[in-house]
Amino acid sequence: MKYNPQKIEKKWQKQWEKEKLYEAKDFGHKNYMLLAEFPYTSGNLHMGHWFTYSIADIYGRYLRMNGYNVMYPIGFDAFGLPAENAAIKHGSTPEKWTKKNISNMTKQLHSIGAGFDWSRVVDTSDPEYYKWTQWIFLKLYEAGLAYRAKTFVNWCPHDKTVLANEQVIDGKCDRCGNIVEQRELSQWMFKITSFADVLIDDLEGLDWPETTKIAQKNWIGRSEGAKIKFPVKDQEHAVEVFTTRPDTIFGATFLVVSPELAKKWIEIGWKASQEVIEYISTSLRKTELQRQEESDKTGVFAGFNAVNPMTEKEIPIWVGDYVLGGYGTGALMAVPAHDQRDFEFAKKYTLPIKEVVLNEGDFIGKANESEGVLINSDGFDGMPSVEAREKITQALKDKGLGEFHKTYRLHDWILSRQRYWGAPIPMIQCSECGYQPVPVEDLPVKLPKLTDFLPVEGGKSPLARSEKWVKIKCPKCGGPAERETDTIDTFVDSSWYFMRYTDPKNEQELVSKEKMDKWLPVPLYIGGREHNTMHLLYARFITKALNSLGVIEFPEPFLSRRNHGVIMGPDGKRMSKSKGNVIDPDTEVDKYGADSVRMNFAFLGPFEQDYAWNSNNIGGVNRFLNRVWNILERFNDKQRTVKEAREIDVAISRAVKDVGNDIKQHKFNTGVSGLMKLVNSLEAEVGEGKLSKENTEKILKVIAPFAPHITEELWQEVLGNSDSVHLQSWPEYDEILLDQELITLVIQVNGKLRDTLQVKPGISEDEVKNLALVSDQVQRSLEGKEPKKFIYIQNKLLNIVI
RNA sequence: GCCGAGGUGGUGAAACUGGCAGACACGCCAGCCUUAGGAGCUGGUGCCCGUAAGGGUGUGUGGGUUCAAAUCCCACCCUCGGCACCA
Repeated sequence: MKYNPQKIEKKWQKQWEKEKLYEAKDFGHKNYMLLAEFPYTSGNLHMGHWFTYSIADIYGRYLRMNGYNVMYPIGFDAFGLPAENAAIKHGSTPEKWTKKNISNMTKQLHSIGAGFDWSRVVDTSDPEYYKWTQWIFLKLYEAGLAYRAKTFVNWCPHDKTVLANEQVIDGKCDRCGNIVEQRELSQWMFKITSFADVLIDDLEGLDWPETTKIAQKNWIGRSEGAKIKFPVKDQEHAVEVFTTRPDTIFGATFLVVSPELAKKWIEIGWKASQEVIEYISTSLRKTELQRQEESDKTGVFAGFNAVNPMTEKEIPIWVGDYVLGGYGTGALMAVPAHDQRDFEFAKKYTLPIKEVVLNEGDFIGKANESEGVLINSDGFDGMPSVEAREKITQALKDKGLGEFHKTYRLHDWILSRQRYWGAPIPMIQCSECGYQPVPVEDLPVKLPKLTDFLPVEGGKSPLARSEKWVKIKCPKCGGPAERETDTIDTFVDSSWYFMRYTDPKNEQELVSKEKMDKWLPVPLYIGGREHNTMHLLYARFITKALNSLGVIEFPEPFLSRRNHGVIMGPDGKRMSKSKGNVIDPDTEVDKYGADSVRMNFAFLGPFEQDYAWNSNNIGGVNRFLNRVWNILERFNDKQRTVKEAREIDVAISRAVKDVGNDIKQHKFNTGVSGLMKLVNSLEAEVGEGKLSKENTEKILKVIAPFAPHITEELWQEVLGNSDSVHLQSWPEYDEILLDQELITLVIQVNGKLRDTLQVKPGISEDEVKNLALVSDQVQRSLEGKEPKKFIYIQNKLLNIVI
């Protein structure tokens, strides 16, 4: 019979599902949730999904064979803007479109032949799921961690919705690529900033890629310094600034406030000049991108002065849009001698520049931003700048005008979306009582079915159009009230889905304590780098928030994290329909079978790296599987000599040991090469038909994690076993046998390879020397000279120095 | 600008704590088989010299440590990624 993957793969996929072979039982022992990011439902499965799910599956199968109770769950990230946009584009509704995708993806997921636990599927757009997303919102609201506030937000004019900072890349919408505008709107937010410190500090204990940790640290962007108050001349109030260089305060010759802060001052009664008002409104009309791209700094004198609390001298206050409204206090003390941006501003508007830190070097025409010794700073002269930071802040603190302060680049997470396809925010607005939470017993707040769900300009959610749905009684006073019409950001849905896998049908709680204790936190999470500062940060925040509220008992969701690479098109560019370089996994499966596709991904190389799709590679592993089939299918257990039996045992032992170690270390590529070596040596040295049944079984077991279908077929149909190969234990290997094998000892002369010797392990130095010195090769290289020195490394090499 | 990761054949890559560089494949070349092959099998394949045996050379560049360096140290070049008018 010929190897026919299409036929045997479908057969076993059905059989496995029928037998519920991969459903995880809630044991209390060696439980292991193997988490791979669930797919987003805007389309079908692509090569990237296949890559992730195949390599994770290899690892999962290996763990199962080593006695772990593995849960390999799968679900669907089904809500959100991209799914809604795709539905609009295809003239469908988000619900129909998503359902259709889920059903097709389910078929595709089965075709991988992965050991998914289909009894635990979650769908974030299912009311039974988003009920708990809404519950989490209410929990955080009760605790003051969810709040509503008016701020400047990122508005995508194309998608007609607010975006979180994490969803803005280079000033553009993460999803559609349009330039994002700034608008001032009232939005619901999560107080992620109150966890900023632990989100940085707890990274230390995690087994995560260093790159991901650093990306998160950079994203949170902690800086330490001081908040300092500069009293306004002849007035009650003061301008507060944040600085990381309080040591340079004696050189602060003016203040600059952001247009955002200046606007707030006007709102509370400041009578600004016409020039200032115009400057502010021009600046605020600019997009974030425009403001960043301007190299030339602009500003305008505010019309009044502040007092430098250290020098007690009057300094002017300016409004300038190089100062960001959303960072620190929205105002800064300008030290033109020691900050390049302030220097440029001072040069342009001829403001005074005063040097206060002395150090060697030429700083003509630019600011000196390095550390040094203080000058022109009264009692602090001669003090190193690092020390002066402490002392000056302390001095200011004593005056009641300063304090040590940390500030963060991270902003609170804006979770309101003015779009249809999401979980409604469970809040009710009453004209008498203000915002009131939906009572928990009324959850879920179901998303109403709308015929017209398209987004509109102006910041109103489509849900506002369903009057029947919007109108409701106030849960507090019973008077007329309205539902909140914005929906929850999809990233909230996906920030807790892994918890739900442990207890997907629980109607009483998010997750029962019993299940949580058995499965969480997640020991290993495999996913894409694009989530470094989005999903992974959000999931950590939600975990920490729920942990602080006593809902869950662990402070970190994912103990180890591995990022997988991206599968590019054959041209080395990201696959996309517009580039016409998309390779469809289904086509490859039809052609070569799932086992070949899986093995191809394992064999590519380290799975953290990106790869261009190369159709030749898959031909290689397909050829390999054909050879496996041909050798093992004709299994007939002929007589073999002692020597042959030993050679077979050595080859198998070596594979069991090496391949096992490779999988354990996630080195799937060398694992495959180990299997290829095994088959090569069996073919070359022994030929077909000389494997015992025991030999054959061991071989199938080590291939099984990589190619589950072909091994199952051979295991059951050819060897006649009645249970699955995937329920077997990982085979034992004979360490002593491996230790007795001849080793290749390297003979060098002056560090250059001249000969090799096949010797028994443990051979003595003298024996090696004698063998080496009679070698023709060695003699020729010695050129008649006397060896000065011998370097001998046991079982490795002899280096003769002349 | 700051921070991080990485540079090994024509290609993907391998090389455990410094110890045979290029395992395992892809591709290519030659041969066998075949009416045919985007099938199969056998052999070869870093580069240079040589029919060969063999010799030289070789892991981004330059230097260093060592009996011995892809691996350790110093300087530099290049590629990719994160942050960036962040005070």
